[in-house]
Amino acid sequence: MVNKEEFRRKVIISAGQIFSRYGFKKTTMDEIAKALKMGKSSIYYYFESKEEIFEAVVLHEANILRNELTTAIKSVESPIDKMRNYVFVRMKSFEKLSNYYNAIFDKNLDHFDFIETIREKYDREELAILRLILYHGARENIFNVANSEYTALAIQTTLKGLEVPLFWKKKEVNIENRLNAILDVLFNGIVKK
Amino acid sequence: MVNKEEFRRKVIISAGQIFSRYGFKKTTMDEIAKALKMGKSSIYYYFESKEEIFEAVVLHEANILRNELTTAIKSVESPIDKMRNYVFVRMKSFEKLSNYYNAIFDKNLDHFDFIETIREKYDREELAILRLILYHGARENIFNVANSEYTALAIQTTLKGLEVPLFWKKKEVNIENRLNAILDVLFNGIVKK
DNA sequence: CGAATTATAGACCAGATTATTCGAAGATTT
DNA sequence: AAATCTTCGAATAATCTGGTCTATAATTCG
Repeated sequence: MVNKEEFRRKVIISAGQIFSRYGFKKTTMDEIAKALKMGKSSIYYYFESKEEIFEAVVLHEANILRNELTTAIKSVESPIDKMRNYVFVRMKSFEKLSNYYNAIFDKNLDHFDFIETIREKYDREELAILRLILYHGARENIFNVANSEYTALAIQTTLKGLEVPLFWKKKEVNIENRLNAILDVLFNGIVKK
Repeated sequence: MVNKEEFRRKVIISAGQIFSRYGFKKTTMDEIAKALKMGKSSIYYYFESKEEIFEAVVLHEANILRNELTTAIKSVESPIDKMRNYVFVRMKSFEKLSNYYNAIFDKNLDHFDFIETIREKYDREELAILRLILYHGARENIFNVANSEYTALAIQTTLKGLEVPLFWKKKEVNIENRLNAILDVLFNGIVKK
């Protein structure tokens, strides 16, 4: 292998697919190795443990999400569309990611501190983005926001509420519809009449 | 429990969801039990073994598929639509079922004779349905079929060819598009000009 | 009621699975 | 050809898991 980093990337991509499908516990090192057409033990030359791979995967996925979100809000002009895009992309991605979480809550596995770290960092980033969208909306006289910080927090709380049914993975939840309803309420309470 | 059969049904439904998600091997008795909010050992009061549950699930799912298929072709009049509906429902269902198969090919597990039995019976049924659609199409002067038996076989072979990528579970396959292409070829080679 | 039965679940077990280690041996570089 | 990098098969210790057994709760029924 010319480049060690390059190979790590391959492992992360490949393992990521398997983790997202089966979760942490049900994914075996053998499967990851087979997917890479390698001997199981070879992987330990690049990663310390299964957990380290998982950590790298989650980190990687979080970065992808961040990129998707910024692209989504850059792709449109109006604050309303920005907000709508942001919320939609966020929830769609989360649906994909929910397997990882599901994986973590699997049993004991409390010792995944890094997840909490990522989560906190991500929460702060999200708040900043939401505030920015709100701020610009207010600037352009489209939103009517008294305090962008608290409003952003309120929106974030709502989105987290929507995540819950994804955790418990009840297939019947129609996220799309609920999202639209929430956006509707949000805008009609926020848009200047 | 008032009715033993009733409870077996519940197990089949619940276990079916888990099997279809994780496959035979990755699904544990504990999970099935938890999903039913029961102790693992209680399930053995109703089923001999994990395999017996799996067998019941596959059987149950096969029946559902049969029903969906007959409904799908009854819901439309023209032979072309019947054929199109049949093919679509079949492939869509198969996508869902592919996990079961995937489960079986997992490793050794050759001893699932009953799968082969179901498969053979199902193949015969499918051929009969295809022949009927073709026959009626020819009757109504919409299809131009020399020998409905061989034509039905040809169609069945094509559909099986489409199943293969589902087995190897390459997410990128766009079954929908390939199906449309195949149907297009099929009809334009079959419909009277 | 109370004996017979139907259900349920916890403790347990033997065998299978699995993450991880280690040393030996291919490759590749120097 | 020595030194280093990379791969892997075999071995292992810990954990998991399908299945059993027994005690006991719930229900039926005489």
